Amino acid sequence: MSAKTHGLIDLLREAAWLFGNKAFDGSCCEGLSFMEYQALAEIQRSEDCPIQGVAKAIGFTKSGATRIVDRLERKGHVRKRRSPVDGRVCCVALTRRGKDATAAIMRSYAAYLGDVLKELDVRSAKRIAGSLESLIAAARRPRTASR
Amino acid sequence: MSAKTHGLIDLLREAAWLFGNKAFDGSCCEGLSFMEYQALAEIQRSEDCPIQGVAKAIGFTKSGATRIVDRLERKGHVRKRRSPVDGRVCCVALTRRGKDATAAIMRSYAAYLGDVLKELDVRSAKRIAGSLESLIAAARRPRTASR
DNA sequence: GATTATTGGTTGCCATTGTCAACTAATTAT
DNA sequence: ATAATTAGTTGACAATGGCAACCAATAATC
Repeated sequence: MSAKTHGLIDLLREAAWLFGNKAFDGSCCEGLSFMEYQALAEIQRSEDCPIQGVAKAIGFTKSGATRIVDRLERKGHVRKRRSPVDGRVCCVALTRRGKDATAAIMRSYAAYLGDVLKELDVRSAKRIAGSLESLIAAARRPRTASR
Repeated sequence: MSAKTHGLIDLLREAAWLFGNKAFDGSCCEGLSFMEYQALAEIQRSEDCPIQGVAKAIGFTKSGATRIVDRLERKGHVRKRRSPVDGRVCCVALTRRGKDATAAIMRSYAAYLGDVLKELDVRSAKRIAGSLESLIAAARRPRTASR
Protein backbone atom coordinates (compact mmCIF):
# COMPACT_ATOMS: atom_id res chain seq x y z
CA MET A 1 0.00 0.00 0.00
CA SER A 2 1.43 3.33 -1.01
CA ALA A 3 2.02 6.19 1.35
CA LYS A 4 -0.47 8.17 -0.67
CA THR A 5 -3.23 5.70 0.05
CA HIS A 6 -2.22 5.48 3.67
CA GLY A 7 -2.46 9.22 4.15
CA LEU A 8 -5.77 9.44 2.42
CA ILE A 9 -7.20 6.75 4.61
CA ASP A 10 -6.20 8.58 7.74
CA LEU A 11 -7.75 11.75 6.43
CA LEU A 12 -10.96 9.95 5.66
CA ARG A 13 -11.09 8.44 9.08
CA GLU A 14 -10.51 11.77 10.70
CA ALA A 15 -13.13 13.42 8.55
CA ALA A 16 -15.57 10.64 9.32
CA TRP A 17 -15.20 11.38 12.97
CA LEU A 18 -15.31 15.15 12.77
CA PHE A 19 -18.32 15.26 10.50
CA GLY A 20 -20.10 12.29 11.99
CA ASN A 21 -21.00 11.54 15.57
CA LYS A 22 -18.62 14.19 16.81
CA ALA A 23 -20.41 16.94 14.94
CA PHE A 24 -23.70 16.03 16.53
CA ASP A 25 -23.15 16.46 20.19
CA GLY A 26 -23.56 19.53 22.26
CA SER A 27 -26.34 21.96 21.78
CA CYS A 28 -26.18 22.28 18.04
CA CYS A 29 -28.52 19.75 16.67
CA GLU A 30 -31.95 20.11 18.14
CA GLY A 31 -31.09 17.35 20.54
CA LEU A 32 -30.64 14.83 17.76
CA SER A 33 -27.83 12.35 17.49
CA PHE A 34 -26.01 11.71 14.25
CA MET A 35 -27.94 8.56 13.53
CA GLU A 36 -31.22 10.21 14.39
CA TYR A 37 -30.43 12.86 11.86
CA GLN A 38 -29.48 10.21 9.31
CA ALA A 39 -32.86 8.63 9.83
CA LEU A 40 -34.57 11.99 9.55
CA ALA A 41 -32.75 12.69 6.31
CA GLU A 42 -33.88 9.38 4.85
CA ILE A 43 -37.45 10.02 5.91
CA GLN A 44 -37.31 13.39 4.26
CA ARG A 45 -35.84 11.92 1.10
CA SER A 46 -38.48 9.25 0.66
CA GLU A 47 -41.87 10.59 1.62
CA ASP A 48 -44.05 8.05 3.42
CA CYS A 49 -41.10 5.93 4.36
CA PRO A 50 -41.70 2.46 5.81
CA ILE A 51 -39.79 1.43 8.90
CA GLN A 52 -37.68 -1.01 6.97
CA GLY A 53 -36.77 1.75 4.58
CA VAL A 54 -35.26 3.59 7.48
CA ALA A 55 -33.57 0.41 8.67
CA LYS A 56 -32.00 -0.22 5.31
CA ALA A 57 -30.87 3.35 4.83
CA ILE A 58 -29.10 3.63 8.14
CA GLY A 59 -27.95 0.04 8.45
CA PHE A 60 -30.02 -0.96 11.45
CA THR A 61 -32.13 -4.02 12.07
CA LYS A 62 -35.82 -3.41 11.83
CA SER A 63 -36.17 -3.40 15.57
CA GLY A 64 -33.47 -0.77 15.80
CA ALA A 65 -35.35 1.23 13.21
CA THR A 66 -38.57 0.91 15.19
CA ARG A 67 -36.76 2.30 18.18
CA ILE A 68 -35.17 5.25 16.42
CA VAL A 69 -38.42 6.18 14.71
CA ASP A 70 -40.25 5.95 18.01
CA ARG A 71 -37.72 8.29 19.51
CA LEU A 72 -38.14 10.75 16.67
CA GLU A 73 -41.88 10.54 17.04
CA ARG A 74 -41.73 11.16 20.76
CA LYS A 75 -39.61 14.21 20.07
CA GLY A 76 -42.20 15.37 17.58
CA HIS A 77 -40.08 15.31 14.46
CA VAL A 78 -41.95 12.56 12.72
CA ARG A 79 -45.41 11.08 12.47
CA LYS A 80 -46.17 7.43 11.90
CA ARG A 81 -49.34 6.18 10.25
CA ARG A 82 -50.60 2.84 9.11
CA SER A 83 -50.59 2.58 5.34
CA PRO A 84 -54.09 2.61 3.88
CA VAL A 85 -53.14 0.12 1.19
CA ASP A 86 -51.28 -2.38 3.35
CA GLY A 87 -52.15 -2.47 7.00
CA ARG A 88 -48.79 -3.89 7.97
CA VAL A 89 -46.57 -1.12 6.80
CA CYS A 90 -46.01 2.22 8.45
CA CYS A 91 -45.83 5.48 6.61
CA VAL A 92 -43.34 7.66 8.39
CA ALA A 93 -43.12 11.31 7.44
CA LEU A 94 -41.64 14.52 8.76
CA THR A 95 -43.79 16.87 10.75
CA ARG A 96 -43.53 20.62 10.45
CA ARG A 97 -41.26 20.54 13.44
CA GLY A 98 -39.12 17.87 11.82
CA LYS A 99 -38.71 19.95 8.71
CA ASP A 100 -37.72 22.97 10.72
CA ALA A 101 -35.24 20.90 12.66
CA THR A 102 -33.51 19.52 9.62
CA ALA A 103 -33.25 22.97 8.13
CA ALA A 104 -31.80 24.32 11.36
CA ILE A 105 -29.33 21.49 11.59
CA MET A 106 -28.27 22.03 8.02
CA ARG A 107 -27.52 25.66 8.83
CA SER A 108 -25.68 24.71 11.96
CA TYR A 109 -23.69 22.07 10.15
CA ALA A 110 -22.72 24.60 7.53
CA ALA A 111 -21.63 27.01 10.22
CA TYR A 112 -19.55 24.23 11.71
CA LEU A 113 -17.64 23.88 8.50
CA GLY A 114 -17.15 27.54 8.88
CA ASP A 115 -15.17 29.67 6.58
CA VAL A 116 -14.07 26.96 4.22
CA LEU A 117 -17.42 26.33 2.67
CA LYS A 118 -18.21 30.00 2.60
CA GLU A 119 -15.03 30.80 0.78
CA LEU A 120 -15.22 27.94 -1.66
CA ASP A 121 -15.66 29.02 -5.20
CA VAL A 122 -17.95 26.94 -7.30
CA ARG A 123 -15.14 25.06 -9.01
CA SER A 124 -13.52 23.96 -5.77
CA ALA A 125 -16.84 22.86 -4.39
CA LYS A 126 -17.46 20.82 -7.51
CA ARG A 127 -14.03 19.30 -7.23
CA ILE A 128 -14.55 18.23 -3.63
CA ALA A 129 -18.04 17.02 -4.31
CA GLY A 130 -16.72 14.97 -7.19
CA SER A 131 -14.08 13.38 -5.02
CA LEU A 132 -16.54 12.52 -2.32
CA GLU A 133 -18.97 11.14 -4.82
CA SER A 134 -16.49 8.69 -6.22
CA LEU A 135 -15.38 7.65 -2.78
CA ILE A 136 -18.94 7.12 -1.66
CA ALA A 137 -19.73 5.22 -4.81
CA ALA A 138 -16.75 2.99 -4.16
CA ALA A 139 -17.84 2.35 -0.63
CA ARG A 140 -21.41 1.64 -1.69
CA ARG A 141 -20.52 -0.67 -4.52
CA PRO A 142 -21.19 -4.25 -3.45
CA ARG A 143 -17.98 -6.08 -2.88
CA THR A 144 -17.38 -9.75 -3.31
CA ALA A 145 -14.71 -11.02 -0.95
CA SER A 146 -12.95 -9.74 2.16
CA ARG A 147 -14.36 -7.61 4.90
CA MET B 1 -27.31 28.80 1.94
CA SER B 2 -26.49 27.90 -1.62
CA ALA B 3 -27.45 24.65 -3.25
CA LYS B 4 -23.76 23.95 -3.67
CA THR B 5 -23.18 24.09 0.07
CA HIS B 6 -26.24 22.04 0.72
CA GLY B 7 -25.12 19.24 -1.56
CA LEU B 8 -21.65 19.22 -0.14
CA ILE B 9 -22.97 18.91 3.38
CA ASP B 10 -25.06 15.92 2.46
CA LEU B 11 -22.06 14.30 0.84
CA LEU B 12 -19.95 14.90 3.90
CA ARG B 13 -22.57 13.43 6.16
CA GLU B 14 -22.87 10.38 3.99
CA ALA B 15 -19.13 9.96 3.82
CA ALA B 16 -18.88 10.38 7.58
CA TRP B 17 -21.23 7.50 8.01
CA LEU B 18 -19.73 5.21 5.39
CA PHE B 19 -16.16 5.70 6.52
CA GLY B 20 -16.90 5.97 10.23
CA ASN B 21 -18.81 3.63 12.48
CA LYS B 22 -20.33 1.89 9.51
CA ALA B 23 -16.99 0.84 8.15
CA PHE B 24 -16.04 -0.81 11.41
CA ASP B 25 -18.62 -3.45 11.94
CA GLY B 26 -18.64 -6.97 10.72
CA SER B 27 -15.61 -9.13 10.65
CA CYS B 28 -13.22 -6.67 9.12
CA CYS B 29 -11.58 -4.89 11.91
CA GLU B 30 -10.02 -7.30 14.32
CA GLY B 31 -13.06 -6.91 16.49
CA LEU B 32 -12.41 -3.24 17.06
CA SER B 33 -15.01 -0.52 16.92
CA PHE B 34 -14.41 2.75 15.15
CA MET B 35 -13.66 4.61 18.34
CA GLU B 36 -11.37 1.86 19.56
CA TYR B 37 -9.43 2.19 16.37
CA GLN B 38 -9.34 5.96 16.75
CA ALA B 39 -7.82 5.47 20.16
CA LEU B 40 -5.35 2.95 18.80
CA ALA B 41 -4.32 5.37 16.08
CA GLU B 42 -3.69 8.11 18.62
CA ILE B 43 -1.67 5.77 20.79
CA GLN B 44 0.39 4.81 17.80
CA ARG B 45 0.91 8.43 16.83
CA SER B 46 2.17 9.52 20.23
CA GLU B 47 4.36 6.86 21.75
CA ASP B 48 3.89 6.51 25.52
CA CYS B 49 0.55 8.20 25.44
CA PRO B 50 -1.11 9.20 28.71
CA ILE B 51 -4.76 8.36 29.27
CA GLN B 52 -5.79 11.96 28.99
CA GLY B 53 -3.98 12.18 25.70
CA VAL B 54 -6.29 9.50 24.41
CA ALA B 55 -9.25 11.27 25.96
CA LYS B 56 -8.42 14.54 24.30
CA ALA B 57 -7.72 12.98 20.93
CA ILE B 58 -10.98 11.12 20.71
CA GLY B 59 -13.16 13.57 22.59
CA PHE B 60 -13.94 11.42 25.61
CA THR B 61 -13.86 12.23 29.29
CA LYS B 62 -10.96 10.75 31.14
CA SER B 63 -13.12 8.02 32.57
CA GLY B 64 -14.27 7.11 29.10
CA ALA B 65 -10.65 7.00 28.03
CA THR B 66 -9.77 4.73 30.94
CA ARG B 67 -12.49 2.41 29.81
CA ILE B 68 -11.51 2.26 26.17
CA VAL B 69 -7.84 1.77 27.02
CA ASP B 70 -8.77 -1.00 29.44
CA ARG B 71 -10.72 -2.66 26.69
CA LEU B 72 -7.82 -2.41 24.30
CA GLU B 73 -5.50 -3.79 26.94
CA ARG B 74 -7.79 -6.70 27.64
CA LYS B 75 -7.83 -7.46 23.94
CA GLY B 76 -4.06 -7.36 23.95
CA HIS B 77 -3.55 -4.44 21.62
CA VAL B 78 -2.04 -2.11 24.15
CA ARG B 79 0.06 -2.16 27.27
CA LYS B 80 -0.26 0.30 30.12
CA ARG B 81 2.59 1.17 32.46
CA ARG B 82 3.14 3.67 35.20
CA SER B 83 5.46 6.47 34.11
CA PRO B 84 8.84 6.29 35.81
CA VAL B 85 9.06 10.07 36.05
CA ASP B 86 5.56 10.79 37.33
CA GLY B 87 3.83 8.00 39.18
CA ARG B 88 0.40 9.36 38.36
CA VAL B 89 0.50 9.15 34.61
CA CYS B 90 0.16 6.07 32.49
CA CYS B 91 2.26 5.32 29.49
CA VAL B 92 0.10 3.55 27.00
CA ALA B 93 1.74 1.96 23.99
CA LEU B 94 0.92 -0.50 21.24
CA THR B 95 1.90 -4.10 21.64
CA ARG B 96 3.14 -6.18 18.74
CA ARG B 97 -0.40 -7.44 18.36
CA GLY B 98 -1.72 -3.90 18.34
CA LYS B 99 0.66 -2.92 15.59
CA ASP B 100 -0.32 -5.91 13.52
CA ALA B 101 -3.97 -5.12 14.04
CA THR B 102 -3.67 -1.52 12.90
CA ALA B 103 -1.78 -2.62 9.83
CA ALA B 104 -4.41 -5.21 9.05
CA ILE B 105 -7.20 -2.74 9.53
CA MET B 106 -5.49 -0.25 7.30
CA ARG B 107 -5.31 -2.86 4.58
CA SER B 108 -8.92 -3.82 5.08
CA TYR B 109 -10.01 -0.21 5.08
CA ALA B 110 -8.18 0.34 1.84
CA ALA B 111 -9.83 -2.70 0.34
CA TYR B 112 -13.15 -1.29 1.46
CA LEU B 113 -12.55 1.81 -0.60
CA GLY B 114 -11.93 -0.61 -3.33
CA ASP B 115 -11.05 0.29 -6.82
CA VAL B 116 -11.17 4.01 -6.42
CA LEU B 117 -8.10 4.35 -4.29
CA LYS B 118 -6.27 1.81 -6.35
CA GLU B 119 -6.99 3.65 -9.52
CA LEU B 120 -6.25 7.08 -8.21
CA ASP B 121 -3.32 8.73 -9.83
CA VAL B 122 -1.12 10.78 -7.61
CA ARG B 123 -2.63 14.07 -8.69
CA SER B 124 -6.19 13.04 -7.89
CA ALA B 125 -5.15 11.68 -4.54
CA LYS B 126 -3.41 14.95 -3.75
CA ARG B 127 -6.48 16.86 -4.79
CA ILE B 128 -8.78 14.88 -2.55
CA ALA B 129 -6.33 14.95 0.31
CA GLY B 130 -6.06 18.71 -0.06
CA SER B 131 -9.81 19.11 0.07
CA LEU B 132 -10.14 16.95 3.12
CA GLU B 133 -7.31 18.73 4.84
CA SER B 134 -8.94 22.10 4.50
CA LEU B 135 -12.26 20.74 5.63
CA ILE B 136 -10.68 19.11 8.64
CA ALA B 137 -8.75 22.24 9.45
CA ALA B 138 -11.98 24.21 9.29
CA ALA B 139 -13.69 21.78 11.59
CA ARG B 140 -10.79 21.75 14.02
CA ARG B 141 -10.38 25.50 14.16
CA PRO B 142 -11.82 26.80 17.41
CA ARG B 143 -15.01 28.64 16.77
CA THR B 144 -16.40 31.51 18.77
CA ALA B 145 -20.17 31.56 18.75
CA SER B 146 -22.98 29.22 17.77
CA ARG B 147 -23.13 25.45 18.09
C1' DG C 1 9.51 19.40 56.43
C1' DA C 2 4.47 19.10 57.04
C1' DT C 3 0.14 20.34 55.25
C1' DT C 4 -2.78 21.58 51.51
C1' DA C 5 -4.01 21.85 46.68
C1' DT C 6 -3.77 19.93 42.31
C1' DT C 7 -3.52 16.43 38.92
C1' DG C 8 -3.86 11.67 36.63
C1' DG C 9 -6.38 7.83 36.83
C1' DT C 10 -10.13 4.50 38.43
C1' DT C 11 -14.68 3.00 39.79
C1' DG C 12 -19.82 2.69 41.02
C1' DC C 13 -23.89 3.93 39.22
C1' DC C 14 -26.51 5.26 35.57
C1' DA C 15 -28.84 6.47 30.90
C1' DT C 16 -28.65 5.61 26.14
C1' DT C 17 -28.45 2.81 22.38
C1' DG C 18 -29.07 -1.02 19.37
C1' DT C 19 -29.34 -6.31 18.81
C1' DC C 20 -31.64 -10.84 19.10
C1' DA C 21 -35.44 -13.64 19.29
C1' DA C 22 -40.06 -14.22 20.17
C1' DC C 23 -44.28 -12.20 19.36
C1' DT C 24 -48.76 -9.95 16.97
C1' DA C 25 -51.29 -8.59 13.13
C1' DA C 26 -52.01 -8.10 8.31
C1' DT C 27 -51.44 -10.00 3.75
C1' DT C 28 -50.51 -13.47 0.27
C1' DA C 29 -50.13 -18.26 -1.36
C1' DT C 30 -51.96 -22.90 -1.50
C1' DA D 1 -59.97 -22.03 4.85
C1' DT D 2 -55.48 -22.67 6.19
C1' DA D 3 -50.65 -22.06 5.96
C1' DA D 4 -46.80 -19.15 4.98
C1' DT D 5 -44.90 -14.75 4.64
C1' DT D 6 -44.15 -10.01 5.79
C1' DA D 7 -44.11 -5.47 8.67
C1' DG D 8 -43.61 -3.96 12.87
C1' DT D 9 -43.19 -4.26 18.10
C1' DT D 10 -41.39 -5.70 22.48
C1' DG D 11 -38.68 -7.88 26.42
C1' DA D 12 -34.30 -9.06 27.82
C1' DC D 13 -29.82 -8.08 27.23
C1' DA D 14 -24.91 -6.32 26.24
C1' DA D 15 -22.03 -2.54 25.10
C1' DT D 16 -20.80 1.99 25.71
C1' DG D 17 -19.60 6.34 27.72
C1' DG D 18 -20.79 10.20 31.14
C1' DC D 19 -20.91 12.01 36.04
C1' DA D 20 -19.24 12.35 40.43
C1' DA D 21 -16.87 10.52 44.10
C1' DC D 22 -12.79 8.56 45.00
C1' DC D 23 -7.45 7.23 45.56
C1' DA D 24 -2.69 8.09 45.00
C1' DA D 25 1.09 10.81 43.58
C1' DT D 26 3.11 15.19 42.78
C1' DA D 27 3.39 20.26 43.41
C1' DA D 28 2.63 24.41 46.10
C1' DT D 29 2.45 26.87 50.43
C1' DC D 30 3.50 27.81 54.92
